[in-house]
Amino acid sequence: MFGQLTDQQQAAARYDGGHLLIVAGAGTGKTTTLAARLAALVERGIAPERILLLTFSRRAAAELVQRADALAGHDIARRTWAGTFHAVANRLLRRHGWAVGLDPGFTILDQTDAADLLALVRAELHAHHGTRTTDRRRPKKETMAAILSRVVTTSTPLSVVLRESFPWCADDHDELRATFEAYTARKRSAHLVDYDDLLLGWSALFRSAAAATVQSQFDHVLVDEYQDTNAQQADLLQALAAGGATVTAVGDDAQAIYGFRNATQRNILEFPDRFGAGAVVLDRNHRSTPSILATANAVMAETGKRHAKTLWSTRHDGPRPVLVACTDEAAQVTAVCARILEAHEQGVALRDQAVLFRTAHHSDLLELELAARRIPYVKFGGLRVLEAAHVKDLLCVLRIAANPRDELAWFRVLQLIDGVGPATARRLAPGLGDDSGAEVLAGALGPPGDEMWEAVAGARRAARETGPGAAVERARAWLDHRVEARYTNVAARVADLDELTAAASRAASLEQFLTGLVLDPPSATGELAGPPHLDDDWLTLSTIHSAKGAEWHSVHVLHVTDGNIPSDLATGDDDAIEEERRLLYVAMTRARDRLWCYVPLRYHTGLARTRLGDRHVFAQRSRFLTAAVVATMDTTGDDAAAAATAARKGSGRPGAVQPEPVATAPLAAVDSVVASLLD
DNA sequence: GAAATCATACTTTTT
DNA sequence: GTATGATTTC
Repeated sequence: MFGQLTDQQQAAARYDGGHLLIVAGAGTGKTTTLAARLAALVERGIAPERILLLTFSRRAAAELVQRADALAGHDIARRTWAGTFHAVANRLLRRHGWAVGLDPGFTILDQTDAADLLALVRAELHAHHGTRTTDRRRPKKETMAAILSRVVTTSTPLSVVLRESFPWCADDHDELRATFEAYTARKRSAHLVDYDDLLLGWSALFRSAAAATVQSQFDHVLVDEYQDTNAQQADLLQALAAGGATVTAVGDDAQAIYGFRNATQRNILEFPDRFGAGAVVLDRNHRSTPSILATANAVMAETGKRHAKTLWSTRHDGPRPVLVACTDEAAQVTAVCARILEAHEQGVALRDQAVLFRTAHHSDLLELELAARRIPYVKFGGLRVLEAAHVKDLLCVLRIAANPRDELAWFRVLQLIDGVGPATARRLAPGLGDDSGAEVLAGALGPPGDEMWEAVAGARRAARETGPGAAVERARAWLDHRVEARYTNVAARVADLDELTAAASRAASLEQFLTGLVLDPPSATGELAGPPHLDDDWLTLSTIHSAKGAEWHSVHVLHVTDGNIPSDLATGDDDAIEEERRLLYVAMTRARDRLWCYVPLRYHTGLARTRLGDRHVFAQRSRFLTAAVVATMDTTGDDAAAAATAARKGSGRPGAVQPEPVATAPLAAVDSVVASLLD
């Protein structure tokens, strides 16, 4: 079983001395090692049911258990508990929710749902107290959601969070506290659970009647991507360890890129002390050529606190990474396409090439060009299908069918009726949770209310009697013409709804369909529709975040300029800047043989389709591409850009041209813990 | 008083 | 292409 593994990897896979931290640098065979360890545990006689594997995505979990299954059999893939922290919490709470006072039929709120509900309860507070809402600007609902999430996931009092992270909202302290309290109460009464609640609920299980079952359920817990977990998740692991589980954490502090989600590197830095764990370091990189590693290492060389390790390659050397200067984005697109086609002709399949970027819209122009040239591609990250208005409309009808007490869904769906706005919807929504809702609706709204009640009640029946596909059909019989009347671009929207309908028909139940969408949303274009042409060859476009864990023969990184990497929205403090540096490191270490970094010297701001799109901005090379880094690369570019780059040489900081500024407990007990943080 | 309509601004990364 | 705010309409 271990024949393929290096000594380092074997040591990690076979380790039997208690808790273990595996510090696995990029490309050091982390997945192979983790799969081997899982297989080794089973061979040693641990029942797969007593192993919990926590990963960053459902895809990663599936790949790991399948590889372990191939090594050791015993039906590992089916029997092991595997999934994200949130998915496992969901599974446990569906089973044991009653033990913490949670109806297992709860509905999960995604981030935008949570923000919407916060806005709703804040509006109610104002309506109730008659306060004016126009006297000054208030925190946006997304900001409120971010503040509350920070309070909860870091166990930090509201006042401290405001002072340290949201100082411009300090004046809103009292209103925020009241809003958060109302929000929590509302979630509970409507059987709603947000992402943080899933983890809070799981930890509450440890202090409930189900504690004995839940806490000692596992002999081993394996955690992947540990550098991207938050304090709450570390606490959960500690509780599992207290229940007798041995914890193996795998991660790389150099690849921590989810600080914005309150992940903390302290988890991985402090793991050995906190768990009394042994440590194994994997620093032999089997993925990238020495030249590529030299550049990536140079990027990381100037950073501070971390687990000391410098990756070294086991491979023969290849071409040095190339820094490509381009006059503008159009030139960047041309250059990328040319190189991709050239590599393709030399035998590198499109599937083995990727284009990576900081933000989803960085690939807009490239996508147009790829379409024009008929180069097939799949794009990962930045996808908002679930946030489109018409999709939310349908999902909210279905949510009511699954959980009639889901007030937020009622609030949205009610406003689809002509003549019903926020005020009426807010007034009616709380009274529609049980069978008396039929009269309430008919009384207030007449025949349109009747129709609506019939639609959701019919969908509920259809879900129970026939299945989720039938429920969607019933919902759409009521919804479709409303969507057509309300929105532009009807054909595309109806096509989205058709994809959802097809996906629902494949689901086991309505509840599982909705839960799956929230916990594991489609991550690539067209993923909802299923994998249509598996034998086809296609290029991968991806945000760097979504490229975590993947690798390709050739990697192209777009927009390696200041303002983009690092993003000018993330330059708040040193920690944020360092996270951007690691992001570039992650992008570079995805490459096996060829790496190109593009620096368009001029780019457009705003969306191409707005008037603002004509404004262009001069960029400078990313601050992470220091002289020491560039010294490890070859440089090239189109003539004008190369000349501009040459002119900058020796002028100190890259970009002597002055840039224009870039434009612009039982759950109740847990709730009381949260409440105590709302100081 | 509430809803519809028009005008304006903003748009990181994701469980 | 969506969210918010001000203005007009019911």
